[in-house]
Amino acid sequence: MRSTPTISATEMRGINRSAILDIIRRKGPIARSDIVETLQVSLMTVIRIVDELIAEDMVKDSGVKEWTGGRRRPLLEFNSQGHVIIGVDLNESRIYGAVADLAGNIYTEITVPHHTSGSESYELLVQTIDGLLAYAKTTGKNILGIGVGALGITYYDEGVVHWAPTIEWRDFPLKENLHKRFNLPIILDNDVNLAALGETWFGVGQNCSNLVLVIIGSGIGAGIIIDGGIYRGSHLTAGEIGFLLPDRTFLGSKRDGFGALESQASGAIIAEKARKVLADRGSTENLEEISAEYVFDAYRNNEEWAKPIIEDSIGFYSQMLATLAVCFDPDVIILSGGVSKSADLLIEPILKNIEGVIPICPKILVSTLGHRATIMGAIIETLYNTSDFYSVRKLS
Amino acid sequence: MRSTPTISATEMRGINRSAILDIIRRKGPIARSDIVETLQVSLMTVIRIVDELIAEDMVKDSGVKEWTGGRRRPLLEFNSQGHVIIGVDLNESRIYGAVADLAGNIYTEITVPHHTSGSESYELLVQTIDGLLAYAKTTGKNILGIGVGALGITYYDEGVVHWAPTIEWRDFPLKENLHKRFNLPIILDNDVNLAALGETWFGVGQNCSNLVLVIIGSGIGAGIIIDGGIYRGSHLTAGEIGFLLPDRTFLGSKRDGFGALESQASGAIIAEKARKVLADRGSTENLEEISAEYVFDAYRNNEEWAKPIIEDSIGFYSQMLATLAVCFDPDVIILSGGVSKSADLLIEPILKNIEGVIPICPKILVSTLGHRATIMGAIIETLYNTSDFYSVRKLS
DNA sequence: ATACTTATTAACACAAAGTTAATAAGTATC
DNA sequence: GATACTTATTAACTTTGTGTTAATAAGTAT
Repeated sequence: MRSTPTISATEMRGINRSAILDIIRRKGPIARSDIVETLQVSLMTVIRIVDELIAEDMVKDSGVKEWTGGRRRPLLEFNSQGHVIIGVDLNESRIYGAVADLAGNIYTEITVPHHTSGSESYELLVQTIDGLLAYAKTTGKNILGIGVGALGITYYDEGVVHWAPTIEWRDFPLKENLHKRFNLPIILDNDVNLAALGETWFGVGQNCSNLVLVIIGSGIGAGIIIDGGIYRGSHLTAGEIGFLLPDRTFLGSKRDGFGALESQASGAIIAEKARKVLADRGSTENLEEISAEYVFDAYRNNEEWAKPIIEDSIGFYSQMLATLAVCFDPDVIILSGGVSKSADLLIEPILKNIEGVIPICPKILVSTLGHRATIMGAIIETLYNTSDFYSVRKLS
Repeated sequence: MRSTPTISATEMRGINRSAILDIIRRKGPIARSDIVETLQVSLMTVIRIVDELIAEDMVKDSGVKEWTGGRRRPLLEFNSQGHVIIGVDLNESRIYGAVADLAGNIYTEITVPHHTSGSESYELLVQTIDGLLAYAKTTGKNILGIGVGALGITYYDEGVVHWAPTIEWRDFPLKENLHKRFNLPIILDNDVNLAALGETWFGVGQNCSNLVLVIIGSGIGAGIIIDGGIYRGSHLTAGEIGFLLPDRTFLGSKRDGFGALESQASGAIIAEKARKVLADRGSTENLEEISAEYVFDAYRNNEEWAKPIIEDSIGFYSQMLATLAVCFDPDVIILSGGVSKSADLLIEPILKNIEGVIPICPKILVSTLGHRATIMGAIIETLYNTSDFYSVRKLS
């Protein structure tokens, strides 16, 4: 077990600095004396640290002043527009990249289809970043860093993509390579983890300490936030819920790549099931183009053939969410990924299925950030990476 | 989301103090200069804090000196025998209490059968503590506090047993009552949580940051340790894995009290299934006395009737452990409770069932502390409660 | 203009960590 | 047994950072 570190006066200041910056970012515009009350810290400390943050361009005077009976107090705010980051979400089917500021405003975005693998994928990634970087420079703002959310198993701290079967990367030192190429701070993490962090800061998970973000798309995965931070597990595989077992018949049968649950209920499987059913019925449609969304639409229109497919899936999702609720007891479970577009058809029946069956039913919400969530998470991680942030907990 | 607090020099000292005490407890006997290297802190700070800890009787000179080429260095050790705590595990069938020191040595223990409820249960608890306290006083050691691990849902911070159906307690302010009665620091927590913490410090989970302790007895529950601390979830129900759903047929059927999984595979259910089978076969045995252990023994002796019952249970347990592994990716999963006595029959088939089916298979170990685990956890929590302990994490 | 309230600044006190040089307590060697 | 060498401990002082208090500044209401 890792031991808690000792700290010196300098780290003490780092801790206080990050606490104050955090408050300004979340509660701003806010007055200095308001921070004093919120954080139980002396005014001088707030003033000194705020001065430093202003000098570093992380905080600025909002221009607005507030009156509470005496001299007016200027309100401070997080200087979210003073810096930009480049965020990239690397997927098996596309590369989505954006230039965003620290408030999550997106200045430009690109989506590039991605059907290659190996070094070609890397080249495509570099080209995408090149483009974004060129744009970022035109804004004249300070470029804080590049954050990449990658598919597969990523070794976050080493900056290595350990194993991404779909693009055939194995132990690829992405962080090092990108750093050499662009000479900017790089962060690399799993796409689902970043998305969960993104929702915590900018999406429907704001003000939640514990949440789970479930992505149902071509596969099924979850990003887990505990106490406001990404929980990765001891071997960085926490949240690989595509591998949950829907029942005991799945025991003992080894599978490579895909997990048991995602082999039954992913978006890709829903589409595949539909193709089979429609082919059996001699449909004349262009079966290749059928997607999960198409099946949900059919269900919405009461087409009989879609009913068993969707109802089956709802069963799998109900069980999956019950599992997550029982294990993590989060404030909220967020649905994301392609299938969540049809959440209107899912949430009510799921709740009906699990209410009363488990002790506490968390809120189930739909992602508001969608595919941008990963980029939003990259913003936060880049911020953590750029200046020091601490979390202090009194044990009990 | 709770914000990280600001700290002053006093808290800085508290943080460093707890880091140093922690190292001495875990690595002791240890020399001052060794602490300097382990913790990256200056020698003077170590000397000053150690002096304070010695004055407080938390640390003592071991008497042993070490020679590394110059003046000999005295080795320090945690003064685990200078204080005792009273730990009690309140169960639906018994009250188990012990007087133990901070190293986990048990000086005396009592087990009291417990078949009452309501205020009688409370009286029995008070009597048990009375007895332990009398003994504790005879040791002449400092009594640090009383730690109670209670069944049901407990509001740890308020010290209230929210809902314990088997003994009919609802929102019972146990901590307050005990404090009034005994005038000692009281800690109250869920029995499973404390057991998990106990295994982390004194049992097979030593040096694990993330672990799950599963208790299979009259019910099924789990205690979750994340980053060395108890994870309770947002509504204090994390780890209530007795409510996991073995398959989708359990959806939609409300249950009160017992969960779906524990209604299929708890120790009590194993015994009940056996009673039924044996009654059907016209057995002359005293069916009332049959326990899960009896069924496992029969299985070990190749008695045919026991086979389907045990094999079924193994299936449920395999699925449950796979779920925990996928969700939490812990260093280790620890089996505890009555059924774990038969772990020799369980672990291998379980591993066979889940290896290759999930991405990473954690170690599965059997509790070494057994029913004492809860008391051991109470030691640590009492320690946390008595002097301040902090955990500092640099975010990334 | 005056009184009142609140914000800001400056000077100083306090807490705790870090540094450096002097001193102490050993062992090994001659 | 004296001397050299190594490491531990102590004491004095420096540095970093927070906390407090009194003086000053900037407003509004009367």
